[in-house]
Amino acid sequence: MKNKPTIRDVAAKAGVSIATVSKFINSTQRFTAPVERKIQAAIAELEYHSNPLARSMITGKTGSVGVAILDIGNPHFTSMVKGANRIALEHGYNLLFVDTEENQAREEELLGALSRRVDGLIVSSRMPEEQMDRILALGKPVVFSGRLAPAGVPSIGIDAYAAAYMIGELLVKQGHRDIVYLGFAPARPDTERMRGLKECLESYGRSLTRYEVREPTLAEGERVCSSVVLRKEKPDAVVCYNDMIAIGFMGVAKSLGISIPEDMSVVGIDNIPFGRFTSPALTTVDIQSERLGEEAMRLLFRQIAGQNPADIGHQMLEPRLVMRDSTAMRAQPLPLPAERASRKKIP
Amino acid sequence: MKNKPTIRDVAAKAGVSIATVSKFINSTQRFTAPVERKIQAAIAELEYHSNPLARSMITGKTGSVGVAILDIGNPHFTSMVKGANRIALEHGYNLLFVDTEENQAREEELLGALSRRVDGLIVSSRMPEEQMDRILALGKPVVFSGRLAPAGVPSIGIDAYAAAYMIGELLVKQGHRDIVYLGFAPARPDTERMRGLKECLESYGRSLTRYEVREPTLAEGERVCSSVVLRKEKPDAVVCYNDMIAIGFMGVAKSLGISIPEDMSVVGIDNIPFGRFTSPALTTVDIQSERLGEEAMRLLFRQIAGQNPADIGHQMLEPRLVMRDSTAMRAQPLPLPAERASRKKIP
DNA sequence: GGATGAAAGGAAAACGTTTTCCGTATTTTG
DNA sequence: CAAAATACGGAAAACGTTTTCCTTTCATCC
Repeated sequence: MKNKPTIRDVAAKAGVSIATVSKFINSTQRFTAPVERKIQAAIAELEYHSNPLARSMITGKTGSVGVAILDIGNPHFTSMVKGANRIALEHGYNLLFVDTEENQAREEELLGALSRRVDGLIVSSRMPEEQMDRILALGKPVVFSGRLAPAGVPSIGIDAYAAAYMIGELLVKQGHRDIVYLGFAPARPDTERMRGLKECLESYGRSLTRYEVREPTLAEGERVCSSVVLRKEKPDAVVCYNDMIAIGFMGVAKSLGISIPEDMSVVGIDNIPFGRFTSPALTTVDIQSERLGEEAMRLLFRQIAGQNPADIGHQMLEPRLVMRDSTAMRAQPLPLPAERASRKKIP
Repeated sequence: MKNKPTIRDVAAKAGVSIATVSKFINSTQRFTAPVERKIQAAIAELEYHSNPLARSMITGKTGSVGVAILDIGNPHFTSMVKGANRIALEHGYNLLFVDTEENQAREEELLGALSRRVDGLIVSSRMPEEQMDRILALGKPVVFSGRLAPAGVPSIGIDAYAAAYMIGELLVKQGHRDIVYLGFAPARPDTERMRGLKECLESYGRSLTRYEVREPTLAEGERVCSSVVLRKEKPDAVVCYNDMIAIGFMGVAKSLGISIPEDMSVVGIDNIPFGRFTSPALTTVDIQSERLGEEAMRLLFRQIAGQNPADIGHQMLEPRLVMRDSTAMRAQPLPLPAERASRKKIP
């Protein structure tokens, strides 16, 4: 009784061949009523469940998909996984999960091992082009999420440029002049976000200074805060690479006696659920994290179903500004162009 | 070139038998230098990686472990998964992930399917005793997390009674008299938390009223807030089943003109990272979520390594009070016993 | 009512490994 | 130096399925 019943046991008990049982289970052939009844009875009595590993061996399908993310502790990725999981479930697939913990070296090894256990992969992590190629060489369907993939490889992302641009426009409209961007260069969307912000602000003649964060986390937002706040010319507004940084930043800014948004506006990106509950509530840009996971998974299943990856291409989700209370109008009138010219600018 | 190389290809290229290659890979036998060199060369040239499914078939080990949780959107579970993932990785195992999304019906089906793909399971979800038995009947090592398991089955949890009791003591010490507990009955630890709080408060003659929440989420904390705040006698303090509820609660309390902690103290349980960044910062009880995942996984691997489940038993993590700013001393002196007797109490 | 075709069920190969058992070559031992 | 022990390498079975042919049975058609 200890050992799991096999298809052989079922066949014996039902008095048919294992081929018959297999075909019955997969309903790949019709059978006479008595045969069906006997098989069904045997299956029920033995509580037989087919061994998915053995099936995988022959069919080449595993019934699992893998999702590789950077840090499940970041709510953006949490939401993404949640979305991906939902769609996977709908298709009857399991989710294998890789949290690379920002560990580049380990990641490739993990993905390599994983790739044999899954029918496809969603990769949502930083990695150099060449590593992407090696992932593709694994021969499994892949969707890159949160970044553009090489030509012919499906990918899905948010329009990071637009997201940053709309932040820029908000800040300009509110009269901010001296703006700091807390960037995180290793992250893929960082470049586009920086570019969107810069192009927007420059076109209005506003100043942009970049600070660098070592990780996109609460702790780093806290750490970097004092250097930003204590610099000679305190900025009007701080745009953060993501909400985590922004929330950390606001926390210590408050303790440094800075009042947000009166003294300084802060805006994040991601729209994580907790942004509504900080004080002040965080102005941010919604990047549809959960939907990102869903759509990535849909793209993956289209490939698994046989669609040519090259026909799928890149999909782009639209960001949406979420105005809350961490940004406010600057009371002071804009300075004259002459005065502005003397201000430090990024080239 | 399209097809993955098999051990047979390696054997052919190296001019040895497949048995030799297998033994070399698993280093289950020594070989002469030239043979080793040839095999290594062949493996390198073909970029051979052994097929884990085929291996699993014969060894009976899958190299994966499963974790079933209720809602990855809840940071407590996120941390738990993170801890579990780390230990799994250390053992060279993959994590298969089931988010039951509070869906009882689906859960058993999912776990049943999953159980054939993993070497063990961590189950951290509500489920009736009989369903636990069915999970155990799957014949895989199981660790129940966040709750007590049937005798002889390893489990790990936090001392929920103690956690609630220390909240009670804090509130008493701070002079709170009329206390509300926002409970979530379907959750396993709820009973113990309620009991700890009740016994503590009763022993000091304080009043406890229970409100019920429909889900342990931010949204439900928000929803329930008005009924609590607007009741005839506004409570001195609100204890929430978890931090999510507490944060949601504080959000709308503020908008209803309640000032926390001056008008009302609020305390949560879980110590999620964002509790530090609400305003006021949330007083809570740390239940070591990440460590919970780690220890659960360690318990699981002890079983996988062959240790008798009955020798492992139940492990209990100690909670720790985290004092922040959402609780404060009540200014008013305690009322006389005579007055207290007239106040509503839970029997 | 015999030829024709379809339908139902089975035998056996295949999937890619690990592992047991066995034979041979090499070393160690007395 | 012969005998015994050890080290090395291979043949084949096994894991639990699916799938590809076959064979047999049965209904259908003129």
